[in-house]
Amino acid sequence: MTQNRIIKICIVEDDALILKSLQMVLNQAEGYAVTGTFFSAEAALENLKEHHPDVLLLDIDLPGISGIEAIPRLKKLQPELNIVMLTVHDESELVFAALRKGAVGYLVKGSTSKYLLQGIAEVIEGGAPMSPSIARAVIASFAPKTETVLTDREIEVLEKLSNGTNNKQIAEDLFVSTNTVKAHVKNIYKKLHVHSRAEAVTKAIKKGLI
Amino acid sequence: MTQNRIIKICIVEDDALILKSLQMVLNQAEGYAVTGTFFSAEAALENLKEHHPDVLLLDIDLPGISGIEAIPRLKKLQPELNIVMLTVHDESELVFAALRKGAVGYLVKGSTSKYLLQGIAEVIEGGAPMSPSIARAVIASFAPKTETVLTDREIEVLEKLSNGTNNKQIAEDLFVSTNTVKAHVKNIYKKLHVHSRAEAVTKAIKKGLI
DNA sequence: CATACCATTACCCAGATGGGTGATTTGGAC
DNA sequence: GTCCAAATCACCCATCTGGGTAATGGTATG
Repeated sequence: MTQNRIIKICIVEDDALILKSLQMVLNQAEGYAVTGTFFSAEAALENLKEHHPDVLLLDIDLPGISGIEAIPRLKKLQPELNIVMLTVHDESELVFAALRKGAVGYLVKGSTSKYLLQGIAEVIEGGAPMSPSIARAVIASFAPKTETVLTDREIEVLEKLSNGTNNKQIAEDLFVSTNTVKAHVKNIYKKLHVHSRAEAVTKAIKKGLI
Repeated sequence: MTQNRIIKICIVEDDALILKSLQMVLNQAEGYAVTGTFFSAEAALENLKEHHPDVLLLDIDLPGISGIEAIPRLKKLQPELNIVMLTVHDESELVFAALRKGAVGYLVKGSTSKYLLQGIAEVIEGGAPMSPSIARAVIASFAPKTETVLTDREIEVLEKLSNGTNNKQIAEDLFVSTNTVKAHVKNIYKKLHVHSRAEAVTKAIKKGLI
């Protein structure tokens, strides 16, 4: 992320027109290069590794796998990737969800190219382009933030817990024995430093784990 | 609500002309019978029990007790009653208020008889006749915010639940018996339509109750 | 004044939960 | 090749939970 290097950008956007205009704006600007474009999250997931961009612009409302759903998967492929959401309106709900999943900011489609470039620059510098109201909400919710120490399977169990599902049913859902579920639950408790399902759920939601 | 039974319908409408026309349309249709008509909510409230209709068509703008005000009272007399509002224009404000009070849908006065019968049929089948714009407003309002139905005490208990506190400890904290805590917890479950602490906590957080 | 709702308490009981200890297999990390 | 974490499964047991039913006093609303 040095200043003297061309910043590689990939774009995931199902609207060809918007995609094209973004691409043009970014390619004309100095220091940026759009090295890949995709029409779906699925396509991006398949080809991300080949491009290895510095920044990924990701439409929040994609057909198939949504932008929000795609975030964790993309991060898994390239953990340090800066994901910037593309949204029509800054509907706090969706944008917020995206940020919780690991996006670093968002840009509003159709805003000026100056604004877009400024946003990208902000990301490169380690910033997070977003509106003040979103920023406030984020700060509030991220204050007691901690690294996710839970495994994928544990997250899966945690989500079941949050739905009030009991061990027996979770076991059936995951095709394992209730003993296994109990083991997972115990491990979740240890990792989150809690002693009950309700407490685990609260902590998980507050930390954005689920 | 079987198919082979005559659907009993009552109508509450202060305009005699409209009332008459509705009555005629419904009586001519197969499977429906208008078994009672009233010119006011007061009259309907007094006589509802005698008629015990399957569906009640209720004018939204009645003199005296308005249609909207009448809904909860009518539901109290016959809880499973399907109340369908009658309105001139589908002004979202009023219709929306009616739906929130427990009406299952609405019909626009003066529309074709085909439309009316279709709406009634929809109700019988468990549907909710309404225009797309109203439907959208309903969905929108039910997604993020919901009426807080919980009492202060219940919220207090709910917060304890979210911390993973068990009944015994909650009882000590609130200076009441564990039986009382159990009673509160059960009431919370009923009101939130959940069956466990974890599920209650999830719902409470998502609804912003705690 | 009647009715409704709230907060409170009580009892019963099947089933679920939380905690402890231990074991096996598999796949990556070193 | 060894070590470890993750996922899987087992058994025990005290305690807690969820659900049902019932009752009482207080307060607000009508």
